[in-house]
Amino acid sequence: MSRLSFREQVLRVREDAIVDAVNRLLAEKGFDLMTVDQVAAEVGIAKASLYKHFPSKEALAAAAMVRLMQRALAQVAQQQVRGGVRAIDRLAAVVRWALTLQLAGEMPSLPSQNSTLRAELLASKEYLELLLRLSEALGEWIVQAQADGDIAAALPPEVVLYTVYARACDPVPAFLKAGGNHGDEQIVDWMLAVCLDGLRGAGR
Amino acid sequence: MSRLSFREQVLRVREDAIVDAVNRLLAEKGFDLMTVDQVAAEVGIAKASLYKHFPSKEALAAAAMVRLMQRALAQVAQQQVRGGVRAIDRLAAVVRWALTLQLAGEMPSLPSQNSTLRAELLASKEYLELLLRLSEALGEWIVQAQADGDIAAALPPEVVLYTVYARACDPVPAFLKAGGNHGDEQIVDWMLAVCLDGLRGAGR
DNA sequence: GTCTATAAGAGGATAGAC
DNA sequence: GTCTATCCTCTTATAGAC
Repeated sequence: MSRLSFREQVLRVREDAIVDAVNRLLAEKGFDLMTVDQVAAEVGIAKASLYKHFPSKEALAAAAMVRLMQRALAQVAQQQVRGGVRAIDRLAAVVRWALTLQLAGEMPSLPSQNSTLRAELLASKEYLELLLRLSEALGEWIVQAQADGDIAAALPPEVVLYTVYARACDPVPAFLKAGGNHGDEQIVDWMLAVCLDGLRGAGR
Repeated sequence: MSRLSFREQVLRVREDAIVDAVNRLLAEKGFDLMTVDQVAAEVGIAKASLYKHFPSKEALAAAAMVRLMQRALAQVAQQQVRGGVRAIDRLAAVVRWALTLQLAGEMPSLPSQNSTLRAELLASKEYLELLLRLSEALGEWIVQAQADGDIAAALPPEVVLYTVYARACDPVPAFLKAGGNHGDEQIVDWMLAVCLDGLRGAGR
């Protein structure tokens, strides 16, 4: 491809390793309890070096969220090419992916209350655009699933979308896993069933 | 009642004001972002005075959680004296109360990840006993509702209980409220319906 | 770009007078 | 028990040598 790309390749790999560590720590302890020192230690470089790649702790979190959005969009794309599948099933597949990711300890979770973090995320063009694309894709499925009778038509799509996002960072799977009485597959199946049945609206 | 209780009365009132402030701040910013300085400022006393009442920030949070458990148990008791009501409806009433509390900005939320906080909570005999009593009461209703066919019998009561607890601090209501397109009553109704329909298990 | 060393400041907790 | 003033640790961020 391009000349001189070797340096860039190395840079990319390094930054990918950083985002990996951030992602893991964000999933394990959340934004507030994650320290930049821990990130540096995990990557195996000095903290000052981290700041050559990312200007702030918030930027680190934003990078992790951008990558999460990219992966979610990849899952969406994978479902979009499947033919003859109901919208609700495409939606279910993506939720299942998110639940599995969470049980694997790889779902970064940000506090919705931290204002500086929110500000930085909302200032990130890249993140916002990916989030918008994801929401639009899911929104289409939601509307279609309502037309199919698989999601209660009385629910505003907005409510359904937020609910789906919330299930991706629901604390219940982690609690059940911590209990040790159930396997990951079983937990995912229960969560998915409860989520979808709730949106369908049961027998009313 | 008792002699010399005036001093104790004053103390009680003061500590109640402290727990009030903690409860509000916990609901607004969460444990990590709440500072002891803010609590002191809100109550209108010096920080050092706070520490005469509670030995640590974690103890402040624990006190707020104890009061929350007491109020939840009061709600449960209120439902238990109602005659001729299905278990699912008693459960629904308590969940409705929790959702309303949350939309009013009075539901304290603790990060499940903070280990020092967890340790202090699990060391609190009072909190643990109240939590156990609450869980047992709700557990009975859950089992009864399963027998009534109002909750899917395939779900372990444990899963249902955790799900109910999780809905009490679900981020979706706050998001919908922030959107400004729906009233509190409407939001509560949707959340409750989605929750209960999910647990019932729809048409399968 | 990587390091060591350090600045700068926030926040939990306490000393000691009253 | 309340206050003011302070301590001390942790954490974000940066300076400056290599």
